[in-house]
Formats: sequence, structure tokens, C-alpha cells
Amino acid sequence: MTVPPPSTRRVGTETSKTRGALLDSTEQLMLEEGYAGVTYRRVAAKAGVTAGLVQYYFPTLDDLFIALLERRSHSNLDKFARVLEANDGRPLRAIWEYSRDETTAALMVEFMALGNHRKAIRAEIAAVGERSHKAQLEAIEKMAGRFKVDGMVVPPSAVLFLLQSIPKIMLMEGELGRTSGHKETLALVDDFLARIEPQTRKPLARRRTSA
Amino acid sequence: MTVPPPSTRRVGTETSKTRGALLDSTEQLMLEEGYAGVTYRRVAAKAGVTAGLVQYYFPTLDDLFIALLERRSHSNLDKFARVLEANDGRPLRAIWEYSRDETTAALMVEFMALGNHRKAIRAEIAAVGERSHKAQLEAIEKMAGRFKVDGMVVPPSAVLFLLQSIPKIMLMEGELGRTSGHKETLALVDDFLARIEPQTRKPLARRRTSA
DNA sequence: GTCTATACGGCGATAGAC
DNA sequence: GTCTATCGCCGTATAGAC
Repeated sequence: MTVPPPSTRRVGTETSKTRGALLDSTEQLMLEEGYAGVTYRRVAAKAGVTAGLVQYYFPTLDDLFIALLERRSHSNLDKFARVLEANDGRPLRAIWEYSRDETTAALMVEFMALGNHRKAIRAEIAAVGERSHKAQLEAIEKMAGRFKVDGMVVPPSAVLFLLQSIPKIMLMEGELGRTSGHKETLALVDDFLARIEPQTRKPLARRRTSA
Repeated sequence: MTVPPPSTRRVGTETSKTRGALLDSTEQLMLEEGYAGVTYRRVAAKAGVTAGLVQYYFPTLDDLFIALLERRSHSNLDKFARVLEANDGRPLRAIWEYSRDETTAALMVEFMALGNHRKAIRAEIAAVGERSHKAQLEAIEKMAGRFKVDGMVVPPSAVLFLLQSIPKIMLMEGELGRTSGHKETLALVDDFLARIEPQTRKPLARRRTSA
């Protein structure tokens, strides 16, 4: 059988120190100039190596992006676990705080934009999003099945969607110079969170109308 | 004085039939393959002309994108005016319906992603967004200054932000294969709209729990 | 005013030398 | 593990034909 040669291309080891440094350079480039600023030649220049070496570790640019996303995903899950612990009993507040982290959000927004046009990366983005979503939904469902606001039933999945999405879209708009309604929406979410996850132990405690 | 020759480059007229056809091809390419799929050579191939001719009308790719965005912006404003008229007395419902238009949203999402990495286009995106935002805020403020839900003040700008943003982020996530919480959030918004903009003339009328 | 031909450097990617 | 040579596609610029 004339099997199509299963790619004899050599690839660097995953534990290589160089490899990690290349991922660092890539992440930096991505935050500074967006994913379009990530080229073999520029990653190489930033890390002080040749472009060919970058290609040795990451045969295609998709390989590079996927490796970076994978690394970030794990540190993100760790970070969320820490924020959750710091906000014991208030998972929504934890999700909100975590989602508002600028660096993390900026990178994920970059990856979302990237995934929109790179089929190979889409699956990885989806997997990372699924992991994150699962962790956060678990945190929510531990506390209550459903919230109600003025008689309207608010399912946890909708709350999670909004808490995750609002900071992302604000970040995108902000990068374009548009901030209309941002301040007001942030305040609204804060009010909402204070209402269903009051600081004190008393459920539905009334907050002073501060600020 | 050795003035740098002020660019003697010739450009096609704005009323050219060819020019319009090139914009059509560009818009199609953008919807099919994203902005990254837009190249001189591919636009030319789609329109059945040479790449050089595309450059004659649009000296740089930014010129091409900006011209397309400008054209879309005007037809979008027209469309919103029509939807507003069809939903007389319910501007929020009109904004929601308009924002959920798939083609329009997909193009604007594409442009937002594009603007993130192309400085020259950012200003144009901001201007277009500003025009759209102004028209929609005007429509809202004609009806009421502020809404209240369960005692929480909901400023019009926050409502507008959410009504505009939610369909966009759902579109982005949907393209990545993620739809968690979408259905529930859409239902939530519908409930909210039904509450503050009831179908009948009676304020705060209760809707039947259909579907 | 419309359109074509050609050239240049940067890019992702491949194959193979040290 | 590291690096060079090479290929084809890209945006862009320019000179010139109809």
C-alpha cells in the first residue's frame, strides 16, 4: 500500500527550554500587536533565534498558536480556582472578577478572532472554552438552581454567558475607542451581583446606595 | 524646496460601475472567508478583472475596506430607520431586532476584528459605530428616561449596550461552535423587552408564557 | 478615465545541510 | 538541535497602453 508518507518532519521536544521561550515571545507579540503580528521572523527576532528554529518547534503557525492556547488554558483554570477560593460563597462575583482580568481577556479575544478564520484552531478554542465553561457552571450550580429578578427567572447559564461576555465585548469596543454604556453596564452588573450575592450572610440584604 | 511629490497616483471615480462590483465581490469574500480572505488577487478573480484594476480603484487594502464599510454604514442606517418604523412605540424591540440581523452583524464583527489590527480602519469603525449608536440612543430617549427592574435603575445606555452586544458575541461564539447559555439569554432579553415594552398599550401588561 | 504588466520585499512553508 | 536555501502568494508601487 502506498501510504502517503506520514510526515517525516522533525519536531522539537515539548520540554525544551527554547520552546518555552518561544511561547513567551509569541504571547508577548500577540498582546502587543495582535495575532496578525505573530510571524516566524518576528517571534524569532524577539527570542534572539532564527526563523527556521521556530519552525523546528512549531512546523506551522497553527501549531504555535495552539501550543500557546493550551499553555494559557491551564494557567487560566488555576487562576479561576484561586479567585473562586478568595470569593468563597460568591461564585458569580468570582466569575465576574476573573472575567474582567485584562490580560487573560485580551488574549482570549485575540484567540477568538483568530479562530474565526483558522479552522484548525477552532476546535482547540472550543475545547478550551468548554473546559472553562464547565468549571464556572459547576461553581454556580453549587449554590443555587435559579435566580429571580423581579419575577423574571434568570437561568444560571444565561448569567454565566453574560458575566463572561460583557468584559470581552467591552475590551473589543474599547480597543476601537468606543466606551458608550460601559460604565453604566458595569454598575448594573455590580448591583445585580450585590443583590443576589450579598456581602453579608443575610440573603437579599439591602446595600447602601454608595458611589 | 524639494517637496516630496504629492502622490500623482491616479484613482478611479466613485461612481464607476466597476467600483461598485468590486465592493460587492469584497463583501461576499468577507462573509465567506473573513477579512483575511480578501486579497487583491482574489477580489479581482471573483469580479473577473485583473488585480491591478482593483488597485486602481483602491490603492491600498485599507482603502477598499473603508469604502465597503462606508457603503454598508449608510444602508444599515436606512435599515434601522425602517425597522424602527415597523416597531412604532417600541424602540428597544426595534434595536433588538435590528441587532440580530445575521448578515449585518457578521460583517460588523468582521470589521471589528479587522479594526483591532489596522490602525487606519479603527477611526472609520469608530465613526460608523458612533453614527449607529447616536441613532439608536435617540430612538430610546424619545420614550423614557430610565427603566427600573426590581428597584434597580437601568440606564438607557446600558440597555443599548447590551442589546447591541449580545447578538454580536453570540455570533462570534457560534462561529466557534459554542452556544452555551445563548438560548436562555435570548429568552431573558425577550422577557425583559416584553416587560418594559408590552405589545398592548397597557404598561406592565403580563404576557402569556408562550413557547 | 480605465486598465495591464511587471518588479520588489515580506510572508508561511518545505527540504535538507551542518 | 540548529540553521540555510528555496518556493509560491501576498500587498504595494510604478510605467505605460488604450
